[in-house]
Amino acid sequence: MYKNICSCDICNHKLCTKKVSIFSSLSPEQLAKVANLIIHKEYQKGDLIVMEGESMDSLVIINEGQVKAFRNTQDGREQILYIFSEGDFFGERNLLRDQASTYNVKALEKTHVCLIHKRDFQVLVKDFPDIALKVMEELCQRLDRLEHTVETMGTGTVEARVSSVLLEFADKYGKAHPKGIMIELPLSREGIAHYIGLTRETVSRKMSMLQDEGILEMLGNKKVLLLDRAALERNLE
Amino acid sequence: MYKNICSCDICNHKLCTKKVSIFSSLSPEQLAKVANLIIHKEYQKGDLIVMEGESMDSLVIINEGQVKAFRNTQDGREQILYIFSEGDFFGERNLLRDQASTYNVKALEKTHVCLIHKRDFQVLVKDFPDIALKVMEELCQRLDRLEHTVETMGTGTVEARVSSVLLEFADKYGKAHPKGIMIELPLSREGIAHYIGLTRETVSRKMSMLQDEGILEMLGNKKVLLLDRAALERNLE
DNA sequence: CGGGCACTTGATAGTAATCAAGTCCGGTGG
DNA sequence: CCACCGGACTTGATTACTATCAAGTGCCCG
Repeated sequence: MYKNICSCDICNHKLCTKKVSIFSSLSPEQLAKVANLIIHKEYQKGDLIVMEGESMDSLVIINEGQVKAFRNTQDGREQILYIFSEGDFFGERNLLRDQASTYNVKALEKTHVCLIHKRDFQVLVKDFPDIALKVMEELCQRLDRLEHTVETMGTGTVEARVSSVLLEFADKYGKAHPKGIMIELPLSREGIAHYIGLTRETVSRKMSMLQDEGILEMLGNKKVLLLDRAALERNLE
Repeated sequence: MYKNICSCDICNHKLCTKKVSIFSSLSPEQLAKVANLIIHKEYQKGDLIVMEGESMDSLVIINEGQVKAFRNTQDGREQILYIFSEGDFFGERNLLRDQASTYNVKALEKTHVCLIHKRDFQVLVKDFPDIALKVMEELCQRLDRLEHTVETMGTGTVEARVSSVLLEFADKYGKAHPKGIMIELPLSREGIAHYIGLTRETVSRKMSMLQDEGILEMLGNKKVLLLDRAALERNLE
């Protein structure tokens, strides 16, 4: 944790820029210059960071914490599109094109973000074209993930959807553990349901089933110990 | 139709580059230079143009015709991700990143494509950075569409899915008609089903329902006359 | 330790997939 | 031009599964 080293603004700034792949091609001096452009902001769990339809004036980088990007249908249902964590960023599309946000973003926990103003970002992109390539790289990864999601939602069984999201969380948030992979879930059962288009009851039931099959072990509501990763992968088809 | 004007290779080349938004920032002379890099190819209905996992060495631009991009699950189910028509292109992601194709592409009808080789494309992107921005623009549009698809598949009813795809086709392929909008369907019932994650029977039933409600009229299997666009839009939620 | 909220589990109902006939369209050949 | 043939589409009956409705249970935090 950087806080153990130095918690002054300068260090925070620098580390913030280092966490993000889009700046990875910059030299330390250039990074320092970028750091000067950054504004910090903190949100509490449940705070709405951006609202759908709102026009954004900054690129938002997650420095610490987690957020969900989602849309609401008129009848109140929610569809989660992305979960952004430390090092992820959003709002880039609203800066590149001049367009309002197409989704809401809400903090899932206490979250520290770094903001780069539109005009600064556009200058950066011009000065360092590699940044555009990195942004493109990130857009491609999101396309890959969404294509995979569409495939799973279109052709997959409910088991496949639940297995798929658990594997995604295992890769992103999992930590080695003597008995398997320990996963700290970023979402509640209901949140998971809204991520894969199911109801909380169905998610509950399928996870209980996976536990009965010895594939995983639920530790309270927020942790899952994945015992048999291969079995989940077999569920994908 | 350009064929009525001139069908020589030069003209075809030029028109091919003009149809594509990614080259829209180039001057006529620059376009002519690009045209010289282009290789033409023709596919018949049903031909597989690219296979999932195959590594591509070219950007593919549709000059005439239509193709579908799709994935197959192990149990044989198909999920259509994109339908590309005249002026659309694909393969850009495999050139920017060095990665195999993540989907199959098959001609839906006789299709004429223009190819630009990887090395040529990479030089072009370097010489004309605006091309990268245009590609990014296109990636953003695909993200928008996929996000919309995920939302519809996750929270929408079956009526909403069918209505959504019909509206998409109306916008893309619809032509004004005294009684409404005439749509030439790019896909069979089964194709539509694979596009929105349903079975052909369900698509059939829902379309018959829409006809009974006076919202549309089916003219043979390949044409639909949309009589009440607003009603379809109301179905979205 | 207690209260509230999230989660689990159970029963029921609604809906789409599946299975199974038919019907229609479009193309081909006489 | 018409008759025929095959593939795509439609329609119906049944089954399977998940959403919904409804109680409980348990975790977490004050």
